[in-house]
Amino acid sequence: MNHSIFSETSRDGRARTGRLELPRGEVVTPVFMPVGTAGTVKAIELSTLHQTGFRLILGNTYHLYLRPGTETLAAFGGLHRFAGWNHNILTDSGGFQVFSLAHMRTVTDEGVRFQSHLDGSTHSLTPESVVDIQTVIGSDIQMALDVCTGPDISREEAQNAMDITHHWAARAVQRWRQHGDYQGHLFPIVQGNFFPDLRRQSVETLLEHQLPGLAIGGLSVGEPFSLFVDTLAATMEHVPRGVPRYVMGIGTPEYILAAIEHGVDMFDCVFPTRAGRNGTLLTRKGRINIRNARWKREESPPDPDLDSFGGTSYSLGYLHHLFKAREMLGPILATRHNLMFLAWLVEEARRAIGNGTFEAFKRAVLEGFRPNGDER
RNA sequence: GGGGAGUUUCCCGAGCGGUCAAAGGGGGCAGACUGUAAAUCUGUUGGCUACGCCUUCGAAGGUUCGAAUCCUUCACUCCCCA
Repeated sequence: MNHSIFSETSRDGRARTGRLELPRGEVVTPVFMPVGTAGTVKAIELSTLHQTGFRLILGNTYHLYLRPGTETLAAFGGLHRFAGWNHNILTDSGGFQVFSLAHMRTVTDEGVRFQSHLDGSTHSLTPESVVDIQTVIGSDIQMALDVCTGPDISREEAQNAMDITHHWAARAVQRWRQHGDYQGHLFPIVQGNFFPDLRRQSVETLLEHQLPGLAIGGLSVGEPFSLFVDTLAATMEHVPRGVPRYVMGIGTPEYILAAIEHGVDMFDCVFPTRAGRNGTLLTRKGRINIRNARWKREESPPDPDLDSFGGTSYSLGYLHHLFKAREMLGPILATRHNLMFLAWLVEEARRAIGNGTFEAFKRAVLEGFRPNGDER
């Protein structure tokens, strides 16, 4: 694939806006993608996501392979029809599960052997089978199987994980090219842990495949924020402008803004949805824990300038009550609000980049947004 | 009228001489959450001049080196028989 799916539309420092041409429609970048691991973005209907402007969401190969399984997905003609979503889907390869379910798998050069977290049964995933599964899913963007690593490992371990990731990427590319009718794109995943030279080597190696985009993995896995930023910067400087860049697994405002600042185009995270389900709301004035007694009689909505709920202005006091009463509407509304907040954040970031005022915008947002301060 | 069971820290409820400021659950208060094994998990929940002291297991009195735990009386609650 030689024509680029990405076109840059404006630039402000290293930050940029752009357009991504995908099989099921164009997406403007930077873009935040909600995570829908098991074929659903938890606690929100896809129709609501669509209404609120989302056109690209995630699914997960490992989870969908275990349940409902490829036969069911094939019978439905893929995940889009199965779930009722006509827009783009990006699927993660299962590489993150190689990392997060480390105690129930073994990695070999051939692939990875898993014990299902559902019933303990043993399964194998290889770079090739993961491409095949994502092709059945019908992913608009699929990811190559990788080996994600966390902080505080040795250089040898990092090197080894990266080498396997590279080998697997090459095999994934080969298999992907064999799926003639399939329109989805394949992104390989940069690894290299927190070693700048490995990161560079990983970028350069993966770029040789001339794939439509590049994902940056192995970040936001427990490292300090400054190490995240430094490693991201050390990775991004080797990525050419024509290539769309996707940083996997970031989703708090400070991480998102740092990523955009360094020229990242796409990012996803479970944070806004999971935090929402667990009672944390993102607002322009900071994170708030809606279960806290202080909100009991608060009549204002989570963010007065943001229409989180499609015209209804639910008060903090009501949301507080829903969470205290463990009513399911609480997590539903909080999920919706947090996703709306991030949609607002990246939309404003795009606008600021277009105006050449990204730096000021970022400062203003972070000023009000104190991650753990509840400064309201 | 007769017989029996009971009263525990915000609630329910264990405890039956010391290791009990008192299990467990609920509720309360707070924290975490970053390519989702998460509508989950964690901490805390009598007071204080705080590595020790004070108050607390219906009330009062007693036995004992020592009582939520044993005895006496009282108050209240519930059950069964009349």
